[in-house]
Amino acid sequence: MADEALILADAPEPDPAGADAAPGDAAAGKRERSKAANRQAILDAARRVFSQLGYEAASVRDVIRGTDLASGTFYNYFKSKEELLEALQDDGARRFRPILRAEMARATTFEDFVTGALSAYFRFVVAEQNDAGVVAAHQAPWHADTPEMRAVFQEVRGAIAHTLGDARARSIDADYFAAACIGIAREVGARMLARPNPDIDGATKFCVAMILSGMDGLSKAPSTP
Amino acid sequence: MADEALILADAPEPDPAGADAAPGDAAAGKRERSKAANRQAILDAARRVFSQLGYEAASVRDVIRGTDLASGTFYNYFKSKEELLEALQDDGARRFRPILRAEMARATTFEDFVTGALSAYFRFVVAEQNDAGVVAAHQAPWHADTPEMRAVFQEVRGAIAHTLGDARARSIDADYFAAACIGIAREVGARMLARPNPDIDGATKFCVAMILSGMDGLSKAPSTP
Amino acid sequence: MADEALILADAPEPDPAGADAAPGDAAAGKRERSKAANRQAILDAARRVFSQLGYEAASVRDVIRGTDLASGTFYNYFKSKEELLEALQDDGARRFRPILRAEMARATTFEDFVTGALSAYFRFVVAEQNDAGVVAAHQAPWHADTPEMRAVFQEVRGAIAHTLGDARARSIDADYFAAACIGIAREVGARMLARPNPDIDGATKFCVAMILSGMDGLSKAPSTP
Amino acid sequence: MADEALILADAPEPDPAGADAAPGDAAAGKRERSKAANRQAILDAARRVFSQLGYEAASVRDVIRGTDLASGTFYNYFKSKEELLEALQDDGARRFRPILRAEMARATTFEDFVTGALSAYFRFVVAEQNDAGVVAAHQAPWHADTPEMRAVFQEVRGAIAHTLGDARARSIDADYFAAACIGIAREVGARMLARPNPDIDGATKFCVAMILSGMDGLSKAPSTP
DNA sequence: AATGAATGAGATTTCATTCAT
DNA sequence: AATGAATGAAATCTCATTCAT
Repeated sequence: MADEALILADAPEPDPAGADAAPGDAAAGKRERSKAANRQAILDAARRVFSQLGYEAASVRDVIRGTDLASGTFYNYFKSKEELLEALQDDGARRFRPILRAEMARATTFEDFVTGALSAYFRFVVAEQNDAGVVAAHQAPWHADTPEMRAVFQEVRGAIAHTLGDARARSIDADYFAAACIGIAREVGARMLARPNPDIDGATKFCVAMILSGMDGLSKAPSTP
Repeated sequence: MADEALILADAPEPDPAGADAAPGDAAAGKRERSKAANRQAILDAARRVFSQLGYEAASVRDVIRGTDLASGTFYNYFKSKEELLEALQDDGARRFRPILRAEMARATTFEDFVTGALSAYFRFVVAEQNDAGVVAAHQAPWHADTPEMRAVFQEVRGAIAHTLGDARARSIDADYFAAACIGIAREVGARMLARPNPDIDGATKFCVAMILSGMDGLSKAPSTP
Repeated sequence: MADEALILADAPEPDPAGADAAPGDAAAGKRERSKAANRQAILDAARRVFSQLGYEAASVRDVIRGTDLASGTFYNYFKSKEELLEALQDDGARRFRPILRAEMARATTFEDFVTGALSAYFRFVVAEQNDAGVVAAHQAPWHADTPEMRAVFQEVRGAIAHTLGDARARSIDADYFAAACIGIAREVGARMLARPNPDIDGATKFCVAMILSGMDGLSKAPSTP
Repeated sequence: MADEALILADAPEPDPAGADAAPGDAAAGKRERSKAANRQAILDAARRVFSQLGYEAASVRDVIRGTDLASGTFYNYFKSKEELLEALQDDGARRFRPILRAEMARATTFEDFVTGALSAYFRFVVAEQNDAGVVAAHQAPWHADTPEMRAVFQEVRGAIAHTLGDARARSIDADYFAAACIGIAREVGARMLARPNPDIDGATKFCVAMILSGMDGLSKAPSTP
């Protein structure tokens, strides 16, 4: 698989917040840093709260209570709860994208890429779940269907669709194939989380085998010949 | 695949609606029937409303407005919107289960079964017009883990586990494989619905190819070699 | 104190329900008995429920749940929740009135009457409290201010006002004096209930002494000479 | 009665309203003041509304409609109507306590104290226009057992207990006697308010006569001879 | 009479957002 | 920018009462 095929064409990270700037920045940067830090604090709290209560059930006050800010301050950073949702999705995608991109850059074959991407995804899923801490009792304990996770799915889907430029896959319905990969990863990921010791490697190998041979099968029996 | 192999041995269908009316009691039967009908009317309205507005955006009022019932009546049937969602998901799973069983009874090979089951599933999904229970992972905040949902999973898993008795499939993790099949069906089904003219046959063929060759690939590359 | 002074002038008890008719009544009386029994069952349940939750907080369904009747049946016996309240007050007064009347008939002096009436009242209060069973956590444990209790107060107030025909008490403001007696009985009764072993005799003696000597003092220093 | 005897030794008044504003912080003080004012506005409205409609009939909306605040604002101050009632009763007791203390400080004899306290109480009650907290046992479903209510009781009881150190009163049950005094004041106060022209002096004289001669009577006829 | 589901007005309560400080 | 109380529209939910069976 050619490198260029795996490198997404879109713009380089603007790294909008510079969230983890080293301490001791110039004084001029302090206000900036504090603004960015507040924004990031809200996003972090939202990640926690939304995965515990769900986007709808969580209130802006629940989110802001997870920071040391006052409720009104929220609106200095986000125009609305909905904008927070979008920003959170962006943030999730933004945090996952470099990981995914590194995998793409590193990978030399499609198998290599799929393996790296799935592994990264499962690691992300496990981390998110741990990040979420205690899960609300009424939620299936394994269902990490947060806004952020959905954004990650979109990212993966984009990468897969992109890589289907691959010769042997030309006849495959990219939309369905990406969906199928997503479906496999999502459900297997959920089962993995349900197990006592989430086995990222095992889940990854399973999905890789299924996806690759599935792709082979599809390219031999094209849906629209 | 032998017929008897696909018929799971567990309990007979619990007659889905109001089975407990006393025989020969016309008046009581009517009251019962009307209760079941009202419940179903709410479920139907919820299905419609949730797929139009999404679960989160829809209010309980939106749902009952979709029936000819009064607002308070909702609470004779469901304690909350959340309980309604679970019932809806359960309802979808419950109504799909007999269809799945019929496919299992009919099918003579695994390919036959997979094809029939997927085709039936996609037809069901189209008929239900994007039923929140069976499909839309991205519409509901979580997948309810209701008895009926589990039953469907177990049914699928059972059929697969039986097949995995085949020589070529001994090394496959049945749990993951069932999850993967469900994931593929779920996500490809959702994509299919998103298209102007849902192409049940195309989606079925795609999934069958992916699942069968995926299974082949898995049996050759065992997860724990 | 002359007997006739102590006998209230109003109509004889119509005994409207005949609640405790002996079993084995004529068949013709059965429907009647059952009607009366249902009514009484509702009143009994209301007594319990109202003293636990308070009149406002208690719903008609709470009351009816305390019987073996259906909710709609309530309205065969009472036009409204408010009518139930009135009936309950009547019932309380009706049950207390014979007791009070017996005291009045028995008593030969005012002291004798006051003693008997207070003793009867405190016994009634203790019984009511026991009848109420577990008291709602948010209520002061000793405050038996049920609709029924208020009716009993009215009864007592009437009797006291009536007996102030007594010679030495002519110059006393009967309204205030009845109120004062009520206040003493009410508050001392509440304190008594708060004690580990409600001492009816002690409370009675205390109140009698206070009321009688209070009356003496009042008759010597009349408020409107 | 010696001055020092009537001044209870316990803790100084907890400054009733918003005492915690930082000194010299005008802006913060204003916000605080406004919060306290709003709380008081709700209490005042509640006092009015509850005495007009009765506690049970009045809704939270009736109360806030009596202020210039918005409906939701109520819940910044009170969790429920019940909590409002308690606060109201507490508020009444809290505002009456200093008045009672002043009487105790001023009075030189027990008669003097009783007269002053009752007169002050009746004046307070008239000014409050039938305050649900201090008076109307029959308006509220129960007597809240708030700290301030208990404090008033203890204050009265303390003054009485001291007096009962007197030779003539050694055998009196101070608890019952305090309760009796409070009961007399409460009920006579309610009757007084019910009259066209509340006659504070008359009510005071009546209660003083009753309490003083009642005490005499009690000391002669000890409760446990 | 008895039943218990349906009704719908209205009560309670939440919460995204605004705004004065 | 930060604060946090106020806002009020809108949601949830209760419940006295009715009514078809």
